[in-house]
Amino acid sequence: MAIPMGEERDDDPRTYEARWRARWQADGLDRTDLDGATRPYYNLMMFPYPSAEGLHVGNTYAYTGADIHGRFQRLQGRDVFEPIGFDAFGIHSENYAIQVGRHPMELVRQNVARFRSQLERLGAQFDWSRAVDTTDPGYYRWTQWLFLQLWKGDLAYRATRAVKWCPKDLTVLADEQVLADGTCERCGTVVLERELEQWFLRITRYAERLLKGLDHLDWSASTVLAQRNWIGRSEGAYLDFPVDGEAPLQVFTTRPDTIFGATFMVLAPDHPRTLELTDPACREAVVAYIEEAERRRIAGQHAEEGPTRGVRLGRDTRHPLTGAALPLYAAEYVLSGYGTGAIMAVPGHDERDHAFARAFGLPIVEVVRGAQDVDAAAHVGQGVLVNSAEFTGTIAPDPARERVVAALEARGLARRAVQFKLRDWGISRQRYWGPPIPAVHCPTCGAVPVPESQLPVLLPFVEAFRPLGTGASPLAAVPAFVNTTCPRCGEPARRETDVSDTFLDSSWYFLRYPSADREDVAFAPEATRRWLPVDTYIGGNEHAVLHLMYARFVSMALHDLGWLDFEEPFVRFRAHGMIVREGAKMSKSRGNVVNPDAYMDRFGTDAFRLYLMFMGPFDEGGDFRDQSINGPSRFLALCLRLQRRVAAVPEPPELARARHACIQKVTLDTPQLKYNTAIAALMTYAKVLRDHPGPLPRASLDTLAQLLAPYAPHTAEELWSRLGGPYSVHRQPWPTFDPALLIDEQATVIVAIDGRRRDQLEVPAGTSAAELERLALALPRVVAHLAGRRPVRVVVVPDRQVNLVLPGA
RNA sequence: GCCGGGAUGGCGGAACGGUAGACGCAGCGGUCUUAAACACCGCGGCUCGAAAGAGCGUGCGGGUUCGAGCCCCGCUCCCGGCACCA
Repeated sequence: MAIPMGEERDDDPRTYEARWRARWQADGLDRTDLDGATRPYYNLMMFPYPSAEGLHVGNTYAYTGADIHGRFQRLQGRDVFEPIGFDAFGIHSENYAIQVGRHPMELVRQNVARFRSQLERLGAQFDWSRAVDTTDPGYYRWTQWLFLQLWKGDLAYRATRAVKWCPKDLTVLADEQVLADGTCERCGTVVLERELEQWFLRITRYAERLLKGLDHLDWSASTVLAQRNWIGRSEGAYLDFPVDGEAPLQVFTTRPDTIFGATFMVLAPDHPRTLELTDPACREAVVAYIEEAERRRIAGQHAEEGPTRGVRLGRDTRHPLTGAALPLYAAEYVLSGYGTGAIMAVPGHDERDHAFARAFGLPIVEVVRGAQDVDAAAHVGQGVLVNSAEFTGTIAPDPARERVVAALEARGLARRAVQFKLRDWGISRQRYWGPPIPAVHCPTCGAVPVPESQLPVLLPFVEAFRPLGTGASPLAAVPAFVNTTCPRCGEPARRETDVSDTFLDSSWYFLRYPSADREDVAFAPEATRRWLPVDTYIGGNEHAVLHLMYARFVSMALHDLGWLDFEEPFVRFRAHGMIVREGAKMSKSRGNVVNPDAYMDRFGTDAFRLYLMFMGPFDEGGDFRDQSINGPSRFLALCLRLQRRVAAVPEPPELARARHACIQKVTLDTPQLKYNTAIAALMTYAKVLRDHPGPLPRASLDTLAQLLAPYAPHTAEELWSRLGGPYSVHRQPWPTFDPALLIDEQATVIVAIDGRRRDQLEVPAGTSAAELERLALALPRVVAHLAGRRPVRVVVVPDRQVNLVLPGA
């Protein structure tokens, strides 16, 4: 871009944008009076993880869209609180620090500083006075406090469990951090399983409430659905299958109606009773299979060839209703962690059981009659029960499910149950870069909480912060940290050396913002009452089952523990779309990553903001094309040029009309996050002004500046100031529109024959149907097309269309 | 495999069941300029036609309707998420 010369110089956005930002900052324009707010509106966006690469264009996109929302709410008269912070703990920073050979403490300081200057440049109305940094001891002492409250409420516990282990990051991962292909979401390595003693948070206790709560939230549908699926509620029953000479085998099923189709039973290889239920003659083969399955499980391989691997135990259970012998198997497709770890196999009506029955030559019995031949494939859909004794003829699954359970229940063979896929949240990380979990292990007292008065448990500065790979955190190698005394008995004890998951840091940060200045509490009751729950939360859907689930869980737990008077932290959540570049996902390896700074250097912040929002609907994302930014850039220049044509003239009706139409469109589209069409309306309006001959009334431009304010805050301020408006445009009441002015006087009525457009009529609005029909039939082109035929029917849509329907059409 | 979302000009995208392609990008022609940039004017779905005009057009195949990009049924492909969860 050439440096504009002479008079044009003032229109260079880079000059006035920096000037206005400095002024806003000096005036504290974006700071919120948290105590005095009468119409509080908490506008939250997901705080960034300050990577070494700098602000990603995805961040810019999310923050710009969220900021437009916040600015619009403020212009509507709300006292908007729009905080920002840094989610700076975690494996990602730590790995990067290892890679470049520097210490994360030093690196994070530097990254945060860079992020802050990049964020400031976005022109968002962030209230920096309440910024938080999760790595600040003044923050994480409260993360530790949160953990202690959960522990006190019996929501934190220690257990040895097979957990996901990333062999590259040398740490445990939460289930949510393992991708669908079994790889680590951070580094892409295939994740293994490992038995370790871990801290868990009892999120499963909230499964039902987490699910129920979704019904009343104003959230993006896709996010609600993702949470529902993740929680994975299934209704069914525990059924007891008798075993001769042993305790009965309990299974969980969601399809008790198919019980007459059960032809064999399957246990998870690591089910506690697998060996007990093995016939001595088969023991050797079963032991070998269990070991083999265990090896595969640890190696993270299981999904490849379907449910075809397993072994016969050589013993049977009895069918509880028919008394038939059902052979027992152990197979990997049955998971020990779900239900009871054992199933009744119904090959006719379950795909996995079907595959297994085929592989092992087991009988397949049809009990639900449908279109599907069960010998060829399982019929899992609806049908009528057959071969099912007194239940034959009932519609399955419902109401058959209910009748069978009731009958079994009456005989003491069934118990109704609900199962969830959701598992407890493992938060232990055998790493350095996180808040130490505030616990002490005492040989006599066991795990003891660190007293709240001793918080924070400071993360010591250690040079050797690399993971050890032993299953213990690097902190375990720091005697000064490890050796302590038991807070309960005073005897020598060891400090917990694992740090907590970074998602614990972010599970409560929105509670901290309004109280960020308080050193004595995590969140102050008055500020919390005034500002929470969050009015609108905007962020990426990649956190649908991670952060958003954890934050809901923590809020519910804090509610039950008496710390909060609400359960749901985010009243409204909107997932924004993703930006791709020229059709492809941006990635470093593709080399197509957009650097926001470069565009802002060249075109200014406002043009960049406007372009990002103009690319497409905010919730759908968009496709970044380098040249397309020219449009918004030209548009902003035009807005400033138009100001020079302002004179003391009355507003002509056609300009008033255009102005009110624009107010309407922007006012209605903006709160729905339909930013792209709002911007289009602004452009249309600017073109009307441009094409208007002669001087422009000030009202025309005043409105333009005001409507532009949420979208292009600097340019709007510059324009407003040149128009002589009182500082600041961001403190003006939002313009209103007069619907009376928007009523059309003329109407263009399409004349169609059999739905095909043939001509059009220009008529006064409100012309009667009869008159429209008469006019239409008189049009020469219509007469020509009709060629003497008479329409059998005439459909008139007032002010829009006349459709002449010919016979035989 | 299951669950979402989507498919519209060269490109990004607009369209209460009622003029498909708003707005913008890129392109072409022109005005201004010594020249360029900026700005401004004009053109632009496809086919046939000199034109007037006609026909065809919103992934594919059906349907509902006076009228379908939009509603219904059946597919294809793309994007995202979940996945031996009984």
